[in-house]
Amino acid sequence: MEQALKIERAGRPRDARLDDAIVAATIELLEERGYNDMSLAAVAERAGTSTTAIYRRWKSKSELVAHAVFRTEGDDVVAETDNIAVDIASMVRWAAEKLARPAALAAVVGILGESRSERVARSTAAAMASKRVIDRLNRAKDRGEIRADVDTRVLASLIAGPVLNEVFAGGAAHVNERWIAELVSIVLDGVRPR
Amino acid sequence: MEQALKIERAGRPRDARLDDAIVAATIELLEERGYNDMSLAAVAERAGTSTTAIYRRWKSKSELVAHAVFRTEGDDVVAETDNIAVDIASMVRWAAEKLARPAALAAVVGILGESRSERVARSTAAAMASKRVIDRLNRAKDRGEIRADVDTRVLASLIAGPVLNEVFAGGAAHVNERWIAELVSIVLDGVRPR
Amino acid sequence: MEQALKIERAGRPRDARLDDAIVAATIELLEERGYNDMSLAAVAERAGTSTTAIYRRWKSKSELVAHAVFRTEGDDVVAETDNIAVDIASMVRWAAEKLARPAALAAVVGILGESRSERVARSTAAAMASKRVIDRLNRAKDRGEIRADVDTRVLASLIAGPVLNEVFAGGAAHVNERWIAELVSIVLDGVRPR
Amino acid sequence: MEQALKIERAGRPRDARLDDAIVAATIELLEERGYNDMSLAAVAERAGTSTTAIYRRWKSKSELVAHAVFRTEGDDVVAETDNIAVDIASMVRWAAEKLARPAALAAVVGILGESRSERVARSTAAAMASKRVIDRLNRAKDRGEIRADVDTRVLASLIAGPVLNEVFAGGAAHVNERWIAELVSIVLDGVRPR
DNA sequence: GAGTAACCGAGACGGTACGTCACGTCTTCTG
DNA sequence: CAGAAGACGTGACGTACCGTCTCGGTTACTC
Repeated sequence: MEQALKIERAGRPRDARLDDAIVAATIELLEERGYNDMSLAAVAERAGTSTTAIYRRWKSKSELVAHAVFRTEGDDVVAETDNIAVDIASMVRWAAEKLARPAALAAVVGILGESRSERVARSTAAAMASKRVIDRLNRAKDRGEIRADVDTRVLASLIAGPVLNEVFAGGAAHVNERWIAELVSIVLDGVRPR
Repeated sequence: MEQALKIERAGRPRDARLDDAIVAATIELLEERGYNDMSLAAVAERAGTSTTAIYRRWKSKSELVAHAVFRTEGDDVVAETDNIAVDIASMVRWAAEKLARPAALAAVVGILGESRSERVARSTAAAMASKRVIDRLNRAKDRGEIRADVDTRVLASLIAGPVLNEVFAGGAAHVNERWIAELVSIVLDGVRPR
Repeated sequence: MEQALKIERAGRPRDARLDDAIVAATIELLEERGYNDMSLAAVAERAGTSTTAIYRRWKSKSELVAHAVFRTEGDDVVAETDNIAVDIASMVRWAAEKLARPAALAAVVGILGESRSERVARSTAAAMASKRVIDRLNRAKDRGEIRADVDTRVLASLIAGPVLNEVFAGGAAHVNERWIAELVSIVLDGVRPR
Repeated sequence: MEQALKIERAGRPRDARLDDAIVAATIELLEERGYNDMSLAAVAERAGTSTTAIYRRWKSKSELVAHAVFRTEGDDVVAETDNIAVDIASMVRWAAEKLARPAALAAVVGILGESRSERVARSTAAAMASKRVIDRLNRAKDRGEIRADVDTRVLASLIAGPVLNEVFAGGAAHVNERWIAELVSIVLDGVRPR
């Protein structure tokens, strides 16, 4: 659909390589310097382009960062199996991969540092991701893999929450397979039918 | 110790009311505008003072914010009982009270936005808080209230983590007693001896 | 000569109406906003065309402005009579008509704002116009209408100069027939044979 | 009067040497590069200061330039004698000194390039200077040195106008004593009583 | 009547300057 | 010595314009 519109677009087309170069430079600099010390001028220089080209694509620094770090919207389709243990583990793993990078932390700083109204708009994305997780948990509940009296909203916050906690405490390093296994084990024991 | 020095300090003493006015203005503006859009000039104006007075007390904006939001360092002595269910609930409640305010979110932005070295220094505070939680959980494990094979570090992240998750998703509003009770119930089921 | 080349030019011919529309829009915007605040994008929009079409015709903004305001190069053939009083009056009148428009002032800004080398190139046009004036004055001197010891270069600057002065002082409004007559009267009294 | 107010001013006083350094750098760069190619960043660098310090003193680039080039408001008190020939010559000389510098031309570009409303405000300064000239001419007329039927407004434009003309034609070089003498001679012949 | 060359519009591109803002430091006067 | 006022340098932000370019599409002359 958007594709159809693009075909009819007039004017010089955007240089697609610039998009990639800008995003790559953004992530690099985010990891090297952190959010506040990353200037768009530096991003432009490293990407071999100009700040103008950046502002043509994103409205602000925080929007660029949010897109660069969390843009991969299609890849969150973690395989859904019939085994809730496997599913929860893979969701935790997915959250860990998303968040346990220095750039992710920097991106959160950018998003949360915005004025309230913009922030609310952006956080709907997080809300939607959360909704998908809850839906899946509900289906597992329907299948009887999860106890009927469990509030799946609370359960959902037990999946991403611990990862967030480690990231903010500065110890994302030890979020490894063992850590994930231990987490999943506790959570499953807490929700599986008795 | 610092108290002792203050007694013998020469010259005009600091106006103690300014401390409170500055902290109050900081929290207000943090909630109204977010971290980035809160300027120290605005804080000074609302507090009826000048930026000079602020910088005499705190080294930087992020330090002021960190102090204003998390300064209450003594009050975290949550009563320790013999009942781990009660203890975990009160720890979750404590985390929720600490974090489920708009200003807390803004403070995190300020701390995480700092350059890496400063951030590390400050996060030791969080680490220490975390250590106290883990110690308590270990004592409960020793008493047999928690299964012997549970990693208390992971368990600790199940206490503050979910709260963090709700805060960042923007929905700190529904972190109420029912939510906390549900959370504690799941976690306890997951860690209590079989 | 250029005309001859045009006849043999292949491809789609230029839309002659665009030339006029661009020039008209340029003058309008020059008068409304001044040189610096007139953007070529605005000119293009008002002329119902694009900046591309403008740059196909003129090399730069200042060149467009110079052409739009002073392009009428053929019309300066002020009738030369045997009466220097009439001639000087008509030259002053011509200068006034050329310069006493808001757009003329803006055009001067454009030309003088150019870097030195470009400016020199363009000012030869002014020099040539000046030369024609001086030649005419010299002929009047030869005929005895002007005192033999008058430096016609200085006299020439007494014709356009006062008009320029009024324009820059912002009071081009009162450069009317009475003003011109008074000016010519003084100058003639100063140069006619005693 | 303004002096009195200054005495009561609180805060760190402005560094007066910066004013001079900025003005000097402005004039230098104006002569080297012209108005458009002179950036405030370059001015700041050469003056050993920052653009912020410049904007604290002047509202815009054109205002800085206008002040730097034409600020010397007190020095225009050309000695008034009883001899109108001497006075006119000295006024022409004064105009020539003011205008026949590369920086003056650049300053005119800046002032005239502004949007109309700002320009009008500034040109009142020129109008006032003009008024002083006319007043003096009127006094000479009262003394009988100038013919009673001469319009002194037109006469005034015969003093600065020719200088302007030479400057814009690019030939300010030959505005020397001989040129001035010749100009004054013609003008005087045109206005002195018969 | 098919080719071709130059036009047209839209709009992206690099570059550069502008003017604003905040931070954290400093300098001065006043209490 | 604290406080208020306000200057200072640094450095980023986001906007605007210039002049160039690339694209799809159009129009006229030429073969």
